[in-house]
Formats: sequence, structure tokens, C-alpha cells
Amino acid sequence: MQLSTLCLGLLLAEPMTGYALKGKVIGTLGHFQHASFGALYPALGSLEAGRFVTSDRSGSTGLGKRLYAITESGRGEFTERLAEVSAAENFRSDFLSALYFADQLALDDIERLIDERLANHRAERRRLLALPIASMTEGQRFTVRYALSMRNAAIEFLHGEGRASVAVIRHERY
Amino acid sequence: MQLSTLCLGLLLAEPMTGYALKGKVIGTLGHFQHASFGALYPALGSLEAGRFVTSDRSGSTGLGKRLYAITESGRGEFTERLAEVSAAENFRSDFLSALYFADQLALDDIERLIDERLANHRAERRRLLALPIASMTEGQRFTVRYALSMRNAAIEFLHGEGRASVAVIRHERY
DNA sequence: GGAGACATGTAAGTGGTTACATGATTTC
DNA sequence: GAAATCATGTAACCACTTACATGTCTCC
Repeated sequence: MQLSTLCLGLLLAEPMTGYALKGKVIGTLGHFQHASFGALYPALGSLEAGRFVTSDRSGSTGLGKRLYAITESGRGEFTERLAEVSAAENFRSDFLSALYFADQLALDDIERLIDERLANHRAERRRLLALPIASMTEGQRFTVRYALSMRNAAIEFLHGEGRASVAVIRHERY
Repeated sequence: MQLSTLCLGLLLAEPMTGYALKGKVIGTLGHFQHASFGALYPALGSLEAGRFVTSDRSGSTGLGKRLYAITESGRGEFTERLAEVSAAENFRSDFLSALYFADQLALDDIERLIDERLANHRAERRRLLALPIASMTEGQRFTVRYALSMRNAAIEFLHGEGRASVAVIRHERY
């Protein structure tokens, strides 16, 4: 799903600045989407060009704060785009790519990679657990629980089999 | 990890055509990487320009079959690139993006999305289970088991909580 | 000689990222 | 008045994807 579609959906709830929009994406959709300013502002610009959002500039000097609001046509566009999304997931892992070539890697590097990945998963699990579940819609809670169950599976795997695998590789080598 | 790095690693084992390289990526790294010809041939071209691979054209007429082989400098380059990879994973999900906005979606669409995702996970699990585990290195087996444990977690979640969530949404609406 | 797999490539476009540049507002 | 956070934007680049165009080899 494109960032612009995400913006449309988020603006359904209330008008927001681009900056706030980025915070929302990172904060509440961060477990399956990303956003950078370099992508966000151009996206908002083209959304405005298509009259799917309007923007209200409060300050008049230079770059003022800009409040984006969705239009009627924007609502229609969002509904249309949402109905078209597939159930696809896009997973790319440098971690697994490296481990695939584990036989070319030093044991230290393999262990470092696994520990790093484990730390990342745990940090993300903490973040997910700290989310304000109570104030979310059921759909939003669903995404959090889904992400959580994936993280848990990954942590469990890496903690158990991951270390076992390193032992096998060590044994193969010496 | 870039496609060109992957190619380098795969060519370590034996010289191959671009076509075979793509088959390898899709077949044995498909659970965490992608490859299209439009990306592959330019990548091989720049690898050759950097003298990291050589190519041997067998047929002389037009576009002949081209066997790519890694050079000594290519081996060095691969080792260097491999040592630099981080444990990062890049996960983007249109599925979760849509579910995040479940309150804007018809119940039928929600169910369709979950069923589709479930079918995808199961198909991928079957594919992973059919892989020739015995002839793989321990690192390669590791990536398969990791992917498998993630798929299993997703299937279990969607099969159980997924349906429960739909029931909650249905209940909220009527 | 037709079908289907094998095989190579290009061009245009996409949806970003990274780095940079700037300025406003709040808090101590 | 310094530092941090809030805020907007551009330019260059990147690693792809999609669609297209072409041709070969093998098997029936």
C-alpha cells in the first residue's frame, strides 16, 4: 500500500500536519509500514494536486505549519483504493540472506547477527506491548496481535533453534 | 541485500546463466528475497563492468546463452559485502495495512483478505516443506526453518484469532 | 512444426531513501 | 539564549518493477 493511501486513511479521523502524519505511521503502523519525510511531503503534494486533500497554512512566513484535511473526493478515493488491496506481504531479510551464506561467514559474525536480530525483535515486542490497545479499533488491535505473534515466534525460534544451529555449524568446522 | 550481492554468493558454488540464477533465487531464497529479469541482467552487467564476474557467451548469434562465473576479485567483494550486512528485516504488509482500516471495509472483504493470506501462508509452507533440506548447508536449512516457524505462527494466528476478530467486528456492527 | 521452457535484454516508470537546507516553537 | 522538538521542503539517487521485444532449444 502506497504511503499516500495510508495518509488518506489516517486523515479520515482528523486533520493533521505532515509531521504528525509521520508520527502516526511510525507509532501505530510501524510494525508493517515505513515513512520518511522525503516520501511523505511529495505524496501529500500529489494528493493535494488531485484534490483528495486540502491544506491550510496557518503561519504566513516562509514554511508555515500546514494542516492537511481529506476532501469528499479523497474519501471516495480511499474507499476505492482500499477495496483493491491484495493480501500480499512483502518480506525481505538481510538477516536471512546473510545466514544463507553462513558457510562464508565467521562464527562470531553469525552469532552477532543472531543476537542483533533477537534484540531487534525484543525491542519491537516491547514497543508493541506498550501501544494503547484500549483506544484502538478492533482492526488496529488485530494488526498489533498479528505482529506480536510473529515476533514471539521469531524470538522463540532464534533463542532455541538459532543457538542450536550455531552449535551445528561450529561442530561442522572443527 | 542487493540482488548483485546475492548473485555473487550464488556464483561461488558454480558458474550459471542469468536465467538459472533467477531460478535459484526464487527457488531457494524465495522466502526472503525476490528477483526479476529486469533487475537481474542490469545487476550482472554492472558486476561484469566491475570485473567481479566474467561471462562466456556460447552461441554467437544474437542473444546467446551466457555463462556467468565469479572472479577472484568478485570473491573478495562478496566477503566484504557479507561482513557488512546488518540483521535488518524489511516487512511491509498490504494485508495489515488494509486490516488497520478494517472499520472502513465490508465484512466480506475482511474475510476475503484473511482467507487469501491464510492460503498464501499455507502454499508457502508447502513449498518450504518440499525443499531438498538434505542437500543444503546448515545456514540454508536455518533460513528454511526460520521461515517455516514464522509461517506456522501466522497460520495459527489467522486460523484462531483471525476468525475471532472478524466475529468481534461483526458483533460491533450489528 | 507447434508448444513450452529456456534465455537475454531494454525502456520507462515507481516509490521510495538519504542527505541537505531551513525555519518556528517550546522548554529550561 | 541554548537546546530540543516541531515543522516543511528539495535534489540526487537507488534498486527495483512492469511491460515489452526478441530469439533458441527440446520434445512431442
